[in-house]
Amino acid sequence: MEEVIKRYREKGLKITPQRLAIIEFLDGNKDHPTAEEIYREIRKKHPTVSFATVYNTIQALKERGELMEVTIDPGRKRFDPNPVPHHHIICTECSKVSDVFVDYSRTLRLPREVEEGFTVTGNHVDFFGVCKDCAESGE
Amino acid sequence: MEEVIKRYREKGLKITPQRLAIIEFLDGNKDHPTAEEIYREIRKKHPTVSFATVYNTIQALKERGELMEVTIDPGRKRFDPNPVPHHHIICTECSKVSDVFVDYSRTLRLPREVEEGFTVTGNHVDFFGVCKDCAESGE
DNA sequence: TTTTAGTCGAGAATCATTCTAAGTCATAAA
DNA sequence: TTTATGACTTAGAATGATTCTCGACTAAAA
Repeated sequence: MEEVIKRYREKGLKITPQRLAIIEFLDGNKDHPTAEEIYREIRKKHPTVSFATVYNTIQALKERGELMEVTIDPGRKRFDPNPVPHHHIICTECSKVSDVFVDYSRTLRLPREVEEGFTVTGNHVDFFGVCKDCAESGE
Repeated sequence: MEEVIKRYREKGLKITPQRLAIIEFLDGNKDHPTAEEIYREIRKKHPTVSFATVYNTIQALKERGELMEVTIDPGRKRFDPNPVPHHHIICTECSKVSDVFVDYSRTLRLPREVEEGFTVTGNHVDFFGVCKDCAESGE
């Protein structure tokens, strides 16, 4: 964890106890939490923390490439601390999101008319499906 | 247009002048408008229309599979009246969204551990890039 | 034409997110 | 170690998108 702190300091981020708690919570987190979920977690250690701090820290981490905004959930933002480009599969029953680590850049060919109108820089795939838990409980 | 009305009636949707204006505006629309953009357009013909009506109609159309919610724009919902499954390419400069009509279902293979945990039902690809207009004006 | 269930409109309510202002603190420099 | 400063924190207000409420209205079936 020490080196994590060092890494953030080098990026010009002041390490406060609140931020440290947020960073620790996010480190390795695969749950794609919302701002409120982060807030609720941090409150356990820092009961006076405010939403502004959570959003400020999210913003700071995003700017430094340490956090991605995931626009899967309509109506609220979710966050993913994994800096490696990857895709998602979402359960249409329970909305659980899992990661898919495959590079489809070469696979995803675009029609010529699109290639001509855009300089393509990236892609992101959302898969939809039903997870094992929901398939079992759903009958 | 008559048959469009008939189609909606058969789906149990009462056709009011406001709804008709919304349906006409959306029919063939490729601009992925927001609720507010729809509202502003409908106001031209029906100056007393309210947001509630726009949102109610959007909801009714979504339930009948005539309108898709596009979760590309963080912070607001966009809508796409094209019922044919397709993908999107988004300009990272001006946020313009264009359609990509390619079926990648066979192309997008998933790792076995994901296949084992989910019953996959669909996919959606977002491409990112810079459109011609922005590339030219941006230098 | 009558009936009635569904729709409309105005504004209030809600929810997520951003902003504000004043006090506080992490950090670099002395 | 102390100090100065700019960045950070907090509570609460503000904003923006969306949803809800409810009395009045009307499309469409009988």
